[in-house]
Amino acid sequence: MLDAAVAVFSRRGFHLAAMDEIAEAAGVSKPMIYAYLGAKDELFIACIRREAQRLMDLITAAVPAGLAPHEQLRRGLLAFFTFVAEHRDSWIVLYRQARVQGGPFAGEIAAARGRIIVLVAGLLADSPQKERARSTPVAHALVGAAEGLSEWGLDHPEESPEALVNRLMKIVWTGLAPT
Amino acid sequence: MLDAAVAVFSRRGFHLAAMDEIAEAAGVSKPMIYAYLGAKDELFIACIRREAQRLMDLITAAVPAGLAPHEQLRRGLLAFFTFVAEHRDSWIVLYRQARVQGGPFAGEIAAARGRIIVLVAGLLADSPQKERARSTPVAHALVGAAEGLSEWGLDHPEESPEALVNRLMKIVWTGLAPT
DNA sequence: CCTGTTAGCTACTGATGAGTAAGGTTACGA
DNA sequence: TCGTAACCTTACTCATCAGTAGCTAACAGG
Repeated sequence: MLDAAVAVFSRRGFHLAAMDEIAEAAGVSKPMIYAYLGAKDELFIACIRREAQRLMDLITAAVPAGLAPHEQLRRGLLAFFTFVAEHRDSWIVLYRQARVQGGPFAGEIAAARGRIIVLVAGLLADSPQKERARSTPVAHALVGAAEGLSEWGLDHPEESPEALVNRLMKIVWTGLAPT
Repeated sequence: MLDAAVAVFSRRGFHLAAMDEIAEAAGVSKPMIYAYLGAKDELFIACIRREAQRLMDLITAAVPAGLAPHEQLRRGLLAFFTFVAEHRDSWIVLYRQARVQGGPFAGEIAAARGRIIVLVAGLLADSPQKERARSTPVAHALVGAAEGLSEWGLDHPEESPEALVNRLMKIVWTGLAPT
């Protein structure tokens, strides 16, 4: 049922997604959605929460403490790109649909993204040359780069998550400067 | 008049922006908007077109041919961060509001973003070690990183565009690896 | 076989907002 | 002073959903 909602929200966006359409996609009737999951806002927030949590859990699990910074980074990115590849709809809802301002969800999605940023900033702070506060803007850039590259990845399904990780590691770890 | 529309779209998003509110913000009445700029869709597209073109022009002008790649990159980024700082509303419309899928604007904004990506990819291709095709995913990551960092910059107005450029150049040009 | 209860559906209501029709007002020429 | 034309506004219509009321069916227990 939530899956159907995510699929429809992904295709249409929040405002253009009609509750009737979600109900139909889920194979039930509209009042059922209201009975089980509440109003449209709550439904959308429930979708965001679940998908964001899923992504967060995957990344957290992929990054055990004690590894070298660049190895942690690599594994976290791999978890991220894998998520995007396997849950296209979820990703589109989180990245493109939920960020619109003015709704009651702006806060929700900002918080979810914020948690990821904090996680990444924490990772980078373990890296010897950076403290946590200094690493926050770096985390923003890094997360943005991953998002941007995943956007390209959506149009290139033949590119494996591993390959995407390699590309991104090359850029942000090694740098683009000619050697 | 377009300025008022951009301000309202930025605050509310496309669907929650009422034509009445835009009219009021512009200091005219609703039918005037329709007379001069057409329906809501066309109005929004007009906003996107103008702001995207503005950004594109700024970046293009900031990147003269013949400079060293990293200098071109630096100047392009500076133009970008300056735009975001000076035209907050425009940027929010382009980045957060227009990307929602399903509307008639998805194509418009994707095209605008695509042009920037092509421009950046072209820049990178001038860089000795990369060809144009290979540089497209890099351009995606780079543009994403700039977007992500500008997001952080919106919450830190004390950070100058120059400072943002320095941060980003450090990451993508030098790389994060400990030296 | 009858009755109460759960579960779900069809069909409605009400609000919101895009787009417009018809009426007012000012400026200006005769 | 009157006519008229450009311009702008108020006040409406109509469509689209979010959310709900009330009906129907199935089924369990007696």
